[in-house]
Amino acid sequence: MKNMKRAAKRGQYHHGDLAAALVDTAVELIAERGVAGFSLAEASRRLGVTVAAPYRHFADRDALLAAVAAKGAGELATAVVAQTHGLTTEAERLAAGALAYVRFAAGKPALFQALFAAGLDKHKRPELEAAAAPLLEALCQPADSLCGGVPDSGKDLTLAVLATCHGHATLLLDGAFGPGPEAVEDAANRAAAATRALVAGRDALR
Amino acid sequence: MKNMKRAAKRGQYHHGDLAAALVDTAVELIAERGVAGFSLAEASRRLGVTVAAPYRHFADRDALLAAVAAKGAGELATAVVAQTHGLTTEAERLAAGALAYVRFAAGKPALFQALFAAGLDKHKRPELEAAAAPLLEALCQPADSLCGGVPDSGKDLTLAVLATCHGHATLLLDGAFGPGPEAVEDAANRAAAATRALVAGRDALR
DNA sequence: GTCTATATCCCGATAGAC
DNA sequence: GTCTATCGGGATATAGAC
Repeated sequence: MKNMKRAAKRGQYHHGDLAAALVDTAVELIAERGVAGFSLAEASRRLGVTVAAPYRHFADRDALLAAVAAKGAGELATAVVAQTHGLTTEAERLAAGALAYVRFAAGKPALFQALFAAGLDKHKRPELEAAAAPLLEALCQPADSLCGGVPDSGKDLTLAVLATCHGHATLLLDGAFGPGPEAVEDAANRAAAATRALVAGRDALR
Repeated sequence: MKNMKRAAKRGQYHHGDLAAALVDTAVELIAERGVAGFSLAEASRRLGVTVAAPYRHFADRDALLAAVAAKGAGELATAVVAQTHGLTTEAERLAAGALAYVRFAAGKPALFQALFAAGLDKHKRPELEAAAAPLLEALCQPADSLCGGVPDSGKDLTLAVLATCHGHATLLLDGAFGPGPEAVEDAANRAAAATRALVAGRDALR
């Protein structure tokens, strides 16, 4: 009775698609308090639902977290792929991917953190690897093209670019590039530039 | 009376240097359960001390966490600096620093995670920036040397190398390079190789 | 500087009714 | 598919004694 108000305010998820609603609410919550501060109980409260209800849709807290992470992996891959379209050189496609990667981390930190900072056993959640596969592929294709003959060198370049993007993204979220939207573009541009440098100096990879 | 056993087993920190003991125990705990799973209560229990005792030495949970992070920053800087000594070329000094960075993250994950994955406001903890300064300097010096004339390009290279190291380190801790010590050396070598590539292609930075 | 004791709050998860 | 009710556990933090 008392929590009916909240449910009404927030849009009556009762008997709707609670699973999806929980994912959305989890994203909100993580954005506000970080992954560690997220709880099933609080998410339930926000949706005007009992703490028992989520267990009909997710085995436990980590399962919901994994669903958020999978959504993040999909959206990140989509964002990167979208940016790499319509560019002429392979190097520029990689650089554009780097830009998109860092911007995504800054724009949807909750999804990014669920994917990377939630401490989920990715080995035990093959869905996540599957959701992340398109991202790998989007970077792998230009890299392979650039590295033509040499075996494995496409993979080496892909991994180097990915790690560089990831480093810029995580340092950015950690505040190492300073505050504000200006820091986001700075970090993104640096990641893109570093990607170009990796491409230019790729003979030194392995 | 019941917890006297544990205190005896673990070495009677009573009336010793509790502050330092708390830092050590926090490191143990974080190594076992991750940053999120760390609590003042559990640390107190392990030391055979009341939950109230730590508050004589640290304002709250985050203050102890910050002390661990500061220790991590210091040790990381030391490890990187140590590796860069005695090498002839500037490029190799940077590459060796990258090696050390990734190995540190893998070898002392608790310290590394306290420093980067604890969600501490580094802006509000200037001690941390101070503790990390030697690290920046260790990378900056060879980078400046390499980039000679061009203004700011030393800093650009330093940041690119740092982000690349960080990306490899965090992906490694996330399991992206697979399990085991073999993965550690793989990631470390890749970070070093990427650093050499960044140096080789540094004209593309900015 | 540490302990006793306690207040206060939150969480995950489950059983059983509807 | 959701609710009621509850068990069992753990956390932070403080007040006051010694």
